[in-house]
Amino acid sequence: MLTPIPVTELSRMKHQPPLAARSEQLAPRMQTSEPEAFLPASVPMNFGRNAEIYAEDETAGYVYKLISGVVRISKLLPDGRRQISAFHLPGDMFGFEVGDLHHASAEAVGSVKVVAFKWHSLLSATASNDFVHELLNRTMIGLRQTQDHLLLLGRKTALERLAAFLLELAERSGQDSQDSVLDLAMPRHDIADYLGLTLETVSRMFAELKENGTIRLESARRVHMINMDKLKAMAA
Amino acid sequence: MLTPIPVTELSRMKHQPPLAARSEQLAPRMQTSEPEAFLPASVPMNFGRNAEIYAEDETAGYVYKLISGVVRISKLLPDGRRQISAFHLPGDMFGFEVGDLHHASAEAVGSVKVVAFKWHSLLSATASNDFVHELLNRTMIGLRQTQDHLLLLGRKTALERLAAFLLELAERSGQDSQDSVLDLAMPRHDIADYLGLTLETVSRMFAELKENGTIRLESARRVHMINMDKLKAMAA
DNA sequence: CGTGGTTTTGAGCCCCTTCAACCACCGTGG
DNA sequence: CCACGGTGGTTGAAGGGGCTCAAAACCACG
Repeated sequence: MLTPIPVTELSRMKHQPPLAARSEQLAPRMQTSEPEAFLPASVPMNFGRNAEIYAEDETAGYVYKLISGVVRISKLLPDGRRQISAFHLPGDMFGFEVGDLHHASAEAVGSVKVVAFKWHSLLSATASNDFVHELLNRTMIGLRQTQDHLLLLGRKTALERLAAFLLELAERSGQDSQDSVLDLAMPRHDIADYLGLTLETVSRMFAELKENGTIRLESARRVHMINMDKLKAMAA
Repeated sequence: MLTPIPVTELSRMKHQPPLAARSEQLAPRMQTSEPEAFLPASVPMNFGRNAEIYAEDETAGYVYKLISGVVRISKLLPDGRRQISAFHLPGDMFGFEVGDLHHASAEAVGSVKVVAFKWHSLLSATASNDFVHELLNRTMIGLRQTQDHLLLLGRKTALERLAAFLLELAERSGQDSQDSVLDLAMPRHDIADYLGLTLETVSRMFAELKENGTIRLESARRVHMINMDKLKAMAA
């Protein structure tokens, strides 16, 4: 089991956001046989809302395992258009790259706790073959999810996209029963940039789902999934 | 950062003489003894135009290395809408999946030669660590390309998409000099399903690039790249 | 030459965007 | 206690980029 390591010099890295000062608590303990169980130096880190964990084209030195909160991975065009390629939930790993530069940026959607691992030590000659298999497996799962997202962006309508998004979140956060409640960590603008839409369209599609009777909005961020089967049918 | 693994024995394998499509016989003996050390059964196969190499949801038993021709990887929605997630060129490997089912289908765009490897034998306990690294590297490269494609599908205009597509093909087939000629293996409909457009829009964008003076169409499938820098500027 | 598949071009329309106004919520401070 | 500003969300009106439907042109191959 991983022993929580006190915040070290890494915590003074340039990306540590100012408001991380109030969150000096230790990372929660983990109860798994996951990769970090046999890995070298791990460093808990905290990030505040919208804090940058790493930037596109920045040198990639660390791999991150998300403990709590939500992280968005995004790319920007020169004129500011943004595409979010993934939202990461607790348990996900991110930040490993081919080559030595990050190919997209990672930002905290809300408050985020991660554990950072030195990347090159993970794949050193002494590293376990099991870990490479684990990493391959996670990468292949990520590739599969990204290919699904290609189909969504290339071929689905706005309503289908939002329905698929809500179902994806519900499934990933373990809420797949009827009438479950879904708490959205991210604002409409992030949802829009994930679904390849504008935030206004996202808002209108929420309204349409509401009128359809498939969801109920307790607040903008709190969604009741009333008719999961109908949602699935609408996700195409 | 994953250092690029030098091309392994797998990549050096000579392509076998053509056999009948979907041949069940074993490959002839290799000239070197290394390949069979960790690549037991390799089978050369040929496919004709639009032939299915494997289908979505089919049991995944083989990994394929493309020798010649172009392969498209695609997913279908129930109503027939199609998204092509990748075109594979000679040298590419495809067909490895997490889980035991193919998550997308693979079809030959034109005439195709591949070598098929039994999947399970590649990742067995006795399999070379180098091969797992190579596979991880290829998967991560594929993930990076797919994330780039998300940005294209989610945020780029039709003209930007076609410009980016032509540049991608030119780069991948090694034609990055000025006034190079690009032979498109795929019809407009495939380009459209790759770029998330209709074939009519693709045709119109070709016309627009022609009028821009960035390309010249010797025929519908043969593109002269006249102004590569302008193309790059247009790809956003 | 026909013939079928592919590509181009045209005309009208629609889904989503753009632009804009308004509202809801919330922590802060007078 | 309420005014205040700021962030985030909703709603409306109008426009446009790409789609749909349609037809013609092109092209390889019998």
